[in-house]
Amino acid sequence: MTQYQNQTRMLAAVDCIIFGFDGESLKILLVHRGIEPEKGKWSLMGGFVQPGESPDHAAIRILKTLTGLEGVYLEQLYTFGEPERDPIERTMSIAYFALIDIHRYEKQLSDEYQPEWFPLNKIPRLIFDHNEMVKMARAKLQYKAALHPLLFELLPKKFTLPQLQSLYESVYGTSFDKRNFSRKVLSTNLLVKQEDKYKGGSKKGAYYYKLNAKKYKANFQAFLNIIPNAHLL
Amino acid sequence: MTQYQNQTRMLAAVDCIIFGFDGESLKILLVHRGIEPEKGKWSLMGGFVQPGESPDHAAIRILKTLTGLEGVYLEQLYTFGEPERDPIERTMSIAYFALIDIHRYEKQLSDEYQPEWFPLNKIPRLIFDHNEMVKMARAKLQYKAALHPLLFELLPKKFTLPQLQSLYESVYGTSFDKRNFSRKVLSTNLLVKQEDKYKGGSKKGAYYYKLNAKKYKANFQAFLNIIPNAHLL
DNA sequence: TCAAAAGTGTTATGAGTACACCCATGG
DNA sequence: CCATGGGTGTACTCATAACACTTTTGA
Repeated sequence: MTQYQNQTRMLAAVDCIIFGFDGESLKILLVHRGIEPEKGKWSLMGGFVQPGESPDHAAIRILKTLTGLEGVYLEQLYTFGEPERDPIERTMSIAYFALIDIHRYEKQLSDEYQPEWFPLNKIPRLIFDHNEMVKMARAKLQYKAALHPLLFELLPKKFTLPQLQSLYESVYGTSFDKRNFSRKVLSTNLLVKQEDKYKGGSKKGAYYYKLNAKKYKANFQAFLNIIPNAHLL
Repeated sequence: MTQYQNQTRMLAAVDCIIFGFDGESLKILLVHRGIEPEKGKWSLMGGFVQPGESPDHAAIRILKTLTGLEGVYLEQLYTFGEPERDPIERTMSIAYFALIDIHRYEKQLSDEYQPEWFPLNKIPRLIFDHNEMVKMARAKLQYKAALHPLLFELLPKKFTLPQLQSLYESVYGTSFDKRNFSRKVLSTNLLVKQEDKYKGGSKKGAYYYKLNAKKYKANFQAFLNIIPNAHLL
């Protein structure tokens, strides 16, 4: 026996919701779709899963193609499989979300797709069910970042507390008390204060911090409570 | 254009991790696989996604076939797509986990598969990557039940606080202080005390409770904190 | 009357939250 | 010297967690 009989084969695609933070707002990276149908319309970056390739590998490959980045945070989000979601042919899409340091992103790599960053409140109409994917990715990011130290993946290796707070405020669309915020963040002992300061944001300058990589990996599963009133989300 | 060219089509399956609680321990329902390869070996209940059917619908259909139950709690868990996971032919499996009231389960429906309930610490060797699926389902159940009022789905409509506590203790493999447990559970206002008692567990009898269905639906997203020290999980 | 499970209250500790002033510096 | 953003401490409230005795009733 070499095959299962009388079953339907279908395509498997991967689509990536790529988050970045530029210091102002949380953004996602969209591309112009390269193939028909809907060629040229705004779309998530995606591609078909290849023979011999797992969905995880496909997501890593696609991310590398578009951004030039490897080793970034990548997590399977959800599999979208409505029969008519792609009008051409039945296609399952396994959606992944990625968190990248936007400053490491290499625009020149991906001229083919004319990618652009869009703030989350200005996402255009996307093809197929991609808007739904974005919505779900955002909800999951909010959910997960309230419990785990996830958002560091969006920042450079050295960052300041005001930058970190501004990132959390972007993700949750509110503002936090900076005294409580810094106390909570520092109480995790995940951050190591550096000697030098970032002077771009103010005259006084703000101390840089780095992640304590060991504790970060060990404590990733630990529940945090950075977000006040997370139960009201 | 009616097809995408030069791409690999593959099979899409759904596998269900079905949890039940019999008052003693948390169990999952396994079947004897009905087709080659590995026919007769222990397996999760599953099947191929049919044309015109979404993965969600496939999961609902499969669950109905095996248990006779409809309207049960069902959630997409993860998509497993390693190229060699099924030796016969490339198959993506979209895993779902289900929570059912084990007493509503109708054994006679499913003689074909000779299903059996296995406690989680006695899961046999399963086909393909199904052991990994079970492990992930269990972790997700623990994770999610610490934050959301999920485990009620495993109990009958009327249940007692000792039953509920025993369920939580099974899921987390520890014991809780019953005073703190009942205070926390009741403080959610999700439970409505009934007039009658369940006399099976003791001479004194324990009051039945029912879920307040409205609040349950409205508050499902609300974070609970039933599990002491959930951050240490 | 006794064994076995159900039910209930208090206290101490720690976490969360609200809130306001001083500091450093470049212009 | 002053405007701007960075950095810090305190007090109150509430949730958590530890802990033990009384109640009920069938056998």
